Amino acid sequence: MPEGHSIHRIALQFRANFVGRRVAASSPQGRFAAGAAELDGRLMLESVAVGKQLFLEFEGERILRVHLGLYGAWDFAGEISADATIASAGGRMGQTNQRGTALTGYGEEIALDFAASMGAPRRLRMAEQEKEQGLDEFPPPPVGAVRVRLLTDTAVADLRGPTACEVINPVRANTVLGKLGPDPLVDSGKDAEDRFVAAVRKKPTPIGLLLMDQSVVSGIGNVYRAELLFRARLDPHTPGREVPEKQVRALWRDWARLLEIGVRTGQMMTKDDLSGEEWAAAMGSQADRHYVYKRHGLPSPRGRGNVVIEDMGGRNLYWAPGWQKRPKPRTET
DNA sequence: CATCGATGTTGAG
DNA sequence: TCAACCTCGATGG
Repeated sequence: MPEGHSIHRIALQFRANFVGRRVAASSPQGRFAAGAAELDGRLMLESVAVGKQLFLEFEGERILRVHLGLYGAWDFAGEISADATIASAGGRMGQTNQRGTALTGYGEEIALDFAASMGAPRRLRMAEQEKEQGLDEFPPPPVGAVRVRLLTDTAVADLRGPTACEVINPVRANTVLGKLGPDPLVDSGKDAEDRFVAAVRKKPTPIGLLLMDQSVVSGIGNVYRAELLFRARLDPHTPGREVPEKQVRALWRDWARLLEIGVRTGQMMTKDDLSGEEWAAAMGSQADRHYVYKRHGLPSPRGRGNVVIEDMGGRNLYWAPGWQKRPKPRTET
């Protein structure tokens, strides 16, 4: 679930259903009681995702910073906007592209053409079923270890299992933001691309590690890493400084493209050579959405041998050695 | 029902 | 380099 696209979708959900409303905050689990008390009763002013981090800004200069980590999750219930409405919230609010002293909105409008049911969390589907059966109550009792519950008159959001969950002030928020590499949906434009290019091209670190480094670029995880490198025909072990600039720029633009698709559809769809029918099937089945991720032992989709799995920096790396190549060294300027 | 592994990060050693 | 975090779907018995 949580690579950058998921967090952007969560931010849009909060924007559609929580921003501008007064929020009751609690910690049913108890581990965040103090933080919840600090937020309780305040208006939510803004909801922004940068990479895998979510920032919910409340009145009184209090910002809830959440990182889901490996298995954290937000579950929404009550009167919750469907996907199309979430997306429109992103476009309506988008005015600036700066990541400066204030948390600002989305600079690009997300298209509205996806099915409302696509990618809905399992709990949300269950809640909808209960509603159809007339078994729903609001707010629903918290289930399991809910670190934070945010509640408006009509909507509720429960947070479970986050790596990070803290109330911070704007100064601290800027410190955190300053350590994050560019996010194509926040820092659009040539400056962001140039920052990414500079960060990659000065390092001897393998490109497969640089793409996962959140100070180099925000939001890429293990799935998008593997798929981006396959799409670029690039050997993950290639040192950043040996990747031709043109190819680094192409990586940035491809990440922007995949991220936009991910936010729009709720799925990490990383294939782009599918027919309409194939695409629909892949979206629905959860299988065959990727070229190489978790496809070790299978033939490379482009031929030239099989997909392999290996360890890179303590994570599973999937790639197709016959297809993905290390660029020939060139005389540098 | 028990166990494993995961789309992630931090911090100890 | 590795355990911990603390959740849950997938897998096996």
